[in-house]
Amino acid sequence: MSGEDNLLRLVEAEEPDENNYHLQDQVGFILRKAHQRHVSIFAAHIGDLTPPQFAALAKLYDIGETSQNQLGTLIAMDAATVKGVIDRLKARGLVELSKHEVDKRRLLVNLTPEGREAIERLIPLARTITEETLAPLTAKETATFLRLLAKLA
Amino acid sequence: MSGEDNLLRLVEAEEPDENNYHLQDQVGFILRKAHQRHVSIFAAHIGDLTPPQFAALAKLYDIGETSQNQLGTLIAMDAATVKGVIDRLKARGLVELSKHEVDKRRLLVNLTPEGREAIERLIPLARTITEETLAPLTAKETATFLRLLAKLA
DNA sequence: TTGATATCATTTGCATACGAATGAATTTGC
DNA sequence: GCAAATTCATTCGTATGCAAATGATATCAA
Repeated sequence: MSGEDNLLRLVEAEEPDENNYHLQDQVGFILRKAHQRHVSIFAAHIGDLTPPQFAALAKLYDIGETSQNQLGTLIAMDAATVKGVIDRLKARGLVELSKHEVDKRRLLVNLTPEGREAIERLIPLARTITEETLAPLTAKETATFLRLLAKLA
Repeated sequence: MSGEDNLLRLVEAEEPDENNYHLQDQVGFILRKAHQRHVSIFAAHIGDLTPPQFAALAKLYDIGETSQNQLGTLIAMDAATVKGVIDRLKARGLVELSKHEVDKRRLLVNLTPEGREAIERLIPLARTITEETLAPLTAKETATFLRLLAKLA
């Protein structure tokens, strides 16, 4: 049927060595699957927060108050995306917003005490999530993988 | 300010060696950024199709007609997601749907001639996208990276 | 100083992504 | 052979993710 058609077309076209395109070998596809697996592991350990929400809290915990836009840059989210994430964290009382005194364009974001409590409680779980995500690799492989992944990111 | 507070809390709590949690070192965060970069490269080369849409077409081209559900399994999308992707491909005339004669639950998906044309035209671009995504790595690093990434996916 | 640019935030529209619930059809297990 | 469990597809709700357009403010440059 369709498979035979494909083979026929292949022979007719005399395509080069690596003729067949296999989706499952493409870096983009595997990257997407690896990311999916990580998100799934994350959800299994931290059910009431998404990875982007966690990233926002963790970064605020790390650097303290900053503008929404700057936060977005630091956690690799565009302005529209970060707004949604911060809106939801604000609705749950984990962050609070205020206006920048000097630059009236800026919206400052900071952890509330509840947000600080939450992130302090969650960071140990996040370490577990990282471990579980990397569990299929040996320690040496993990180091290599993270080095190469960082080059691509 | 907040940074000093963090330092203080750290000293008070006498946390172990790896005390600070750095988001930018976590595998999940870097994975997300690497994926983002790939999608961006994809969009720069193939503007009128998303990676999931391309994946659906490429898989149909590879294996021929199959059920929507089976296709979802093969391209790592849940039922709800694959439905949306197929709906949009159908609306553009790139795939066609039919009912399975025997198993009335199944919805068969196949490429249209236009869909076949499209995917044949796009596969060379996809190879370029893969190359560009992996460009920061040497050939040896690429091989290592893909091997380890596959273990995680 | 003022006109052009740039930055910050918001909004809209579209496209994944997935959990949960539902309904139809099939398969299993006894 | 029939009830229970499973499979396939759909729908709903929520949450990223990004392009593009808009408005407000700030900065730059002639």
